[in-house]
Amino acid sequence: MNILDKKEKEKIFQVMEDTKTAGLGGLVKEEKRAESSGDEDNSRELGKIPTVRTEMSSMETILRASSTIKKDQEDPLESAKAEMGEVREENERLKMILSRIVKDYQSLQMQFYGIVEQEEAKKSGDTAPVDQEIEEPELVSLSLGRTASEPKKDEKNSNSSKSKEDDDQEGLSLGLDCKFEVSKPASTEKASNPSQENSFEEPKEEDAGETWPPSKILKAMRSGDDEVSQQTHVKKARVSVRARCDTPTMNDGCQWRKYGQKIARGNPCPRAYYRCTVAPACPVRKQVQRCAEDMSILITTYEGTHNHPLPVSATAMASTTSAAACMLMSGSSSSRSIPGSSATNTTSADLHGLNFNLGDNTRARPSFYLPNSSISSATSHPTITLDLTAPPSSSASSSSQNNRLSPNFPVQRYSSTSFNLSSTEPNNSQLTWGNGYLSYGAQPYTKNQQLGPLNLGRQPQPQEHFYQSYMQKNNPAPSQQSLTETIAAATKAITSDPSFRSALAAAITSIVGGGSTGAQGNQGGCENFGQNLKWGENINTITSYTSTPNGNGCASSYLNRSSSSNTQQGSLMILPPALPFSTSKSASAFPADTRDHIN
DNA sequence: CGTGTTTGACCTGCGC
DNA sequence: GCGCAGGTCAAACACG
Repeated sequence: MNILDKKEKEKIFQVMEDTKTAGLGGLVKEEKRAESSGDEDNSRELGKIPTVRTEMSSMETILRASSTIKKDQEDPLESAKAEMGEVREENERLKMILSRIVKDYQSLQMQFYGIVEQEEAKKSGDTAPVDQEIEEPELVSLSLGRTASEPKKDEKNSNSSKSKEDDDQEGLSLGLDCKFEVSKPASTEKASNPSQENSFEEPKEEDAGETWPPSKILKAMRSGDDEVSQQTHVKKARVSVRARCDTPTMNDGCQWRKYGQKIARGNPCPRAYYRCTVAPACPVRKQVQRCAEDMSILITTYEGTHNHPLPVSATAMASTTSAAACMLMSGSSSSRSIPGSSATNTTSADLHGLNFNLGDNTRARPSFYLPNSSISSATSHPTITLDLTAPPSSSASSSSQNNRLSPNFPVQRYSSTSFNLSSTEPNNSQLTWGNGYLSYGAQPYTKNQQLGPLNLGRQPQPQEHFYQSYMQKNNPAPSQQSLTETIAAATKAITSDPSFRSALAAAITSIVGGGSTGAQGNQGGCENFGQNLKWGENINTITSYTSTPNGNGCASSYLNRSSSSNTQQGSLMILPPALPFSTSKSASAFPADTRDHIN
């Protein structure tokens, strides 16, 4: 990536940040600020901000006209009625205007992504030189799980000179890995694996034990390298996603092949084992099982790290799961968080009807439960659960639960960490993942063009918008987009949690330690992860981020960013979900389950 | 015929 | 060491 591209990206980031505000007032404010602070360069370059300004001006005009009309009314009742009508009309106009703004914002994001894509294409055309690792983090790829091999300080030091550049580039990355491992020297890996356009991560995994090798391979590995195999058994982060789904599996964007099925103890529903088939050697696997208590809840557990670029439609899930895995492993490597103890501030978000209540003592809050020793020992798989369901009995108020937030889910069996993204409105939580058809109910798919009336809770979510925009382009399936929104929201919710931030900070500091600059494709772990979150955070902080001298800056910068983001959340307003999720299918239809039960 | 699924057998780790 | 449970393999089968 040349310097010009970097600058261009930073400018785009800045413009997007200017566009991204919490409300119309904020938009106007941002507009004025931009006019007075020389952001004209950005707008001139992108040709988008002027449109926003024009629309802002029109909004102000509308508001002034409205106030004038109000004064002219004499009859109080008539005046009130007329006022209401005017307000409604204004509201509609403002919605339209804001939707256009959002549209422009998405267009900006698309522009930005186009730049990134072009660069990626350039890089992919190259024959993977040694320095490529530095660039690879920009690839859109999924890395679930993480490796926990100890950081190699030598490498950290040797790569520290590149860290600044890496940070910058990774800041633009959509890499979704969540590894803490410090990469091995690029020369050794690349030398042994010269042809790795899509499998650049595999050797690293093998070395670090992140892979999930078949038993045969594992045997071979054992014969060759006991240390590696031992690590393989010890560290396998899993991310379990709970979602209401009336189809056999969630459509998470990846291609899976079923390779086994078992009836797990304590659950009459069989557990299906899937293997990622996007790439032949991809070690990522997932387990799909219905919740015993609530058959409508599908529990999908992801494990492993993709060693190939992912379809964009899969990146949302990947980011969420990797975020969760990152949180989990960071916590397990540092200290156990105490449920609810870290809820020092309140973070609430209402994304398309999916409420995220973070750290709210009075409502459902995400509680991060790091591996219970008994659980971990039983499974050797520290697991985090993302609960995207809303129990019918409004479990959101069950803040007294220690092990989980969803009373219907036996988290103890599957996970030691539970994260609830439950909606407070059951209807909104009826996420239909299966087959990828997630219905907006009465809301058309094009609703995303009317994000104006949507209350995104926090600032407008660039991450969601990005996903939306890009997926509209590349994957017009509404299901994927909806899924992506949800997952992106989940990622944001996860990363907004103070527990997560603290755990992540500790992990990044202690494990990544600023030395994970090998930038081996998806390497960099939480480093990449934190950077990925820039999409959902204040993008303009990339400046401070890129200025960090080493990988530590990643954590600190990201966390600072998150903190500032949280402070902004104090002004959040929670509106009724403007875009509730609803199932388009009967929740009672489980043909596939019936089939499964035969087993 | 190729691809994906099913399913019984097998392997492995863990607790007793 | 034994049994149990989770996880995986691979032949058989189904499907387009």
